[in-house]
Amino acid sequence: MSDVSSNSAFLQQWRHALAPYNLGYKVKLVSQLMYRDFLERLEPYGLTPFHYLVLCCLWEEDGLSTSGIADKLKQLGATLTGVVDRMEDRNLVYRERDSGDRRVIRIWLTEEGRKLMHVLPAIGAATIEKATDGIPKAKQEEALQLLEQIAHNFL
Amino acid sequence: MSDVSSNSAFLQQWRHALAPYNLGYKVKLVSQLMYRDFLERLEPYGLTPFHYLVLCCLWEEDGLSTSGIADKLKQLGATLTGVVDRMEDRNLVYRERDSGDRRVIRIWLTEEGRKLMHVLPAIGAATIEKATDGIPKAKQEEALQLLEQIAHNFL
DNA sequence: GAAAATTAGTTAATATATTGACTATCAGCA
DNA sequence: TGCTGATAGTCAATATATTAACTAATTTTC
Repeated sequence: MSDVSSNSAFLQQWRHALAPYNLGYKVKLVSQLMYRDFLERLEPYGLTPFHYLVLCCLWEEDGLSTSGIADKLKQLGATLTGVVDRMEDRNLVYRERDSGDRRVIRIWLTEEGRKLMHVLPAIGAATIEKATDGIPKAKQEEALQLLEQIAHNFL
Repeated sequence: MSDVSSNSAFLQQWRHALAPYNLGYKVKLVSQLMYRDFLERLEPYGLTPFHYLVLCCLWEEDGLSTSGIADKLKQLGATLTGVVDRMEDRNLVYRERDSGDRRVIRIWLTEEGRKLMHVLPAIGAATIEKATDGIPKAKQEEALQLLEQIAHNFL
């Protein structure tokens, strides 16, 4: 048996773990494709998908701490620092130190950040619609539950 | 009706598009969690998940061009430049200009890069096992097909 | 009630990613 | 044959992400 064909046979055993066939790669790719699509739709507003994630948190509960947002989105605090910096520059939010516990910094929506609540969700929905085009609602629901379970397996 | 409760009602309509409930965020999160887990497992080898993706491509077909790898992984050429730079530093691959078409650069495995074929797939499989723990094989298969279809909707 | 351990947040270094500009090379065609 | 347009790859600027080190403030513990 030649080197090439024995390699093929060997690799074939591991197909489920090899890119571009494996779960990890496919999830990464879908994540990236949805990111690109959403980023393009947000371009006219000068926003990024991450800004949207933070805004969603604050629309639901304004004045969250940095680590409160990090917990909600399962992101690291160090990542939030930069994102919130740019959101402040963009005048979407402002920081205020908590008077009760001066280690804590609370993030508050500006008027502009609050108003976007009436615009951005429809744009996010457009990306989701494009992603799920042709997929029955029941399957979509299953997919969400599976993703939830996978995330749970790591947390 | 108070501002807060009318906001809640408004946002409730868009729940499927809002983080952390929406598809885009959940996919991003799972991608990130699998990345973190795999990165940690690769740490003893001084490799990253992206190195693994490129190695998978080359194990299957050595001497691919930069854009050949980019196509296979749906990545942009500009991203590959940096990744291949670091893989060269790490002595996993080397670049060689194609003699037929001197615009093309081919990427070849080093001996070390080739040998990792016998080690890394099992490590990738471990991350996938952790991710899919408690999920029946049939469901896993469905998930892969759904991800495939979503990716297809963007390509 | 003061030293020790924790917690919140930032900073620095490194590795993806994306866009747009740039160089070198090649292909088509008049 | 030489001009035009397309292609392969890199580079620079910016925005995620991760780890580790650091500051400041709070809690725990004895």
